[in-house]
Amino acid sequence: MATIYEVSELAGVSLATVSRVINKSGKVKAQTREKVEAAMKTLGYRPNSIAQSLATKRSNSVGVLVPELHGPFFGVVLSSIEDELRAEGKHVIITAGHSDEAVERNSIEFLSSRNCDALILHVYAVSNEYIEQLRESDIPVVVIGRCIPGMENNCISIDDEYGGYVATKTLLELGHRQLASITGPLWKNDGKQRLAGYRRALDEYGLDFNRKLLFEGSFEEASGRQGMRHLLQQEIPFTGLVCANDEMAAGAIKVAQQRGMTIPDDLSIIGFDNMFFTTYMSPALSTVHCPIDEMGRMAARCVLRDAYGRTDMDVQNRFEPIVVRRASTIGHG
Amino acid sequence: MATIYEVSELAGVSLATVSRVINKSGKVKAQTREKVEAAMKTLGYRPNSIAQSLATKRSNSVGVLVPELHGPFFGVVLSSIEDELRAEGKHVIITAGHSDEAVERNSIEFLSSRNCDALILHVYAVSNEYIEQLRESDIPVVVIGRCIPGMENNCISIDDEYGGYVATKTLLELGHRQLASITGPLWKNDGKQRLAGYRRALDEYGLDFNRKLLFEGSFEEASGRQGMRHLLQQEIPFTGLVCANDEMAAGAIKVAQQRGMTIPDDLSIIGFDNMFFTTYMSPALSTVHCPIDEMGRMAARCVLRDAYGRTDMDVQNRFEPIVVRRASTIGHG
DNA sequence: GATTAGAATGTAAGCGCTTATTTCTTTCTC
DNA sequence: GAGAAAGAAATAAGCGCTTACATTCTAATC
Repeated sequence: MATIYEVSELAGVSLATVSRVINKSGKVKAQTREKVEAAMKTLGYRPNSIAQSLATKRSNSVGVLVPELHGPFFGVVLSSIEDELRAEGKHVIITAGHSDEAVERNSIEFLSSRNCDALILHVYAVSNEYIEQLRESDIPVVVIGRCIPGMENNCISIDDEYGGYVATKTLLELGHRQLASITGPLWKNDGKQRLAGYRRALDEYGLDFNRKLLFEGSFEEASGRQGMRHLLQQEIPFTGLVCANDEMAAGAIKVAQQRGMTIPDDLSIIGFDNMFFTTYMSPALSTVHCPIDEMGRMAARCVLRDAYGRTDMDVQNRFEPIVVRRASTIGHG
Repeated sequence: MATIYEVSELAGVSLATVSRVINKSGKVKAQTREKVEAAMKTLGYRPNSIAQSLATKRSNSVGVLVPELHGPFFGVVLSSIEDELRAEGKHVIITAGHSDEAVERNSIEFLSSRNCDALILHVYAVSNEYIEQLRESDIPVVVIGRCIPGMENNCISIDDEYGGYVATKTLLELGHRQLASITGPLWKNDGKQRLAGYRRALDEYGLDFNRKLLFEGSFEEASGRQGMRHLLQQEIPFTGLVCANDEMAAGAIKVAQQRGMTIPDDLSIIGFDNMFFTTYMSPALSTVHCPIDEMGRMAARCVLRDAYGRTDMDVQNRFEPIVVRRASTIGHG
């Protein structure tokens, strides 16, 4: 690979001039610029981004940490992040945190030692304090899926409590009065919030919260199946089921159908997230839409603003979930 | 951030010695090593990977180009790639090619200018020649999902023709004789090959290939729906449908069910890929399993071998798809 | 105790670029 | 056409690290 030095020699100018034409910084006569460009072309020159980074102290890379790379969720946030950042010539380094504190910390370490200009974190296990500390250290951080007090402008989140609330309310408005729920892990913030919303809606309708009709799942499909089995075993009738995400709803439906139940006639089910596959299901799943692609995009803009001085970026930090009614829910009574 | 210089000063040794303890290269007395480590600790020193890269001409980053970041497919290959590479301290830079030649080339350019030590490419539009040329240029390349003659050792692929063949044969063995197919885009290699397998199976059973019972889809769910509508419109009876991927199968099932058909009683359907959501469907989709996580892992190992001299890596280049029978297929006649 | 091989450490020259500073050219004014 | 001001290009000092080579220690040998 040719270096800037060879280019300068061939063009008969100094290093500095070549650098100026590369970066379009400073004044350079049209005539010399052409000479330089010609030289670059004949040499097939491309700037060495590592050397640029060392000299400018900017790596033009942003580190992204998500819980998992596979799975339907994170692909879409990554997708919009990459999209937005790539358009500005930045690149994306990805890592997975697996919702485990040690792994999450390790990943963050890894990304910082890679000289990322900024970090986009979607983490579960690591504490707010750790993140605040990280931020104070030096590097711009934006957090997805969590709203840290005092860092509101660097957090992109959705109102999970409200989501749980409207999901539940949807069933209540359809006339259901006996509800069950399969929640996410209650140590995870979103799991907890969605449940809080569920309970608020019940309260609002003056309904008792029956702990027996609650199952704490893991956000995975298998736990949806397990949850459904558990709920049916209680032998307490219920006509509506609120699941804290779509995968668990899929699992729950599977089990219900295996037991000979018809959805939605025997049981109305609503999920959460509005993953792409919800429309592939039979019946198509009613759910709560989360604009995760938009959230990814906003995270990217946050970075552009905080790490690359793009003050013109306007970013929306808080999102509101909305119900999407499909075939898995039906009126009752 | 402290530099190596400050460490050397605090420890009272030279730069070179510090560098030696960082890289565990060369001899250094236990006693001095401890001094240096202590100094690093009190300064919170972490090597600047950019500077290291510049000096060693290794960025320890590998570029990955996939068609899309969202969608169920590429998440899982990325996941295993990241996993494997991360364990070796390498990081992964991702880009999307969107199955468009210009975008794919642009992404490759982007990644090379980022000084990636190697490239993992899952591309559709770019030609074999382009890739060969790239490879000759300098940088190790591994290709996923395509087998380029002369580059077999750097390609990780699956036998799509065979996959199409066994999928079709599965229906034939179940007694179906009137088959239809929704293919992938025929300009894409996998789309073409899967169709070839379909035709071979028909041949083997002495069945005519009826062009009217073929619909060229796009691998997207919508085109599965569209395909199903098209096929039904032909008013030629068929009892089995082979879809070139699971998403289109999902779309096809949706339409069939909307038209009042029962799957599998009225129509047996088989998909391709064995994406996670196929078990969420009702009925669960029969399909052809592709070990894409394994393929990702192998691609990573290829890189470790070719770019980082890990000669101990054994990699499997070619994979064989296998049929997974679930509820969407049933015997006929 | 002089000699010497080997181990341990230090010196300094890069890696390929940016950029503040300096030097050289133009251009313009009167 | 002299002199000032502005514009263009060159010089050189880093950025933080690695590593070939040189130097100095250490300890073993006679």
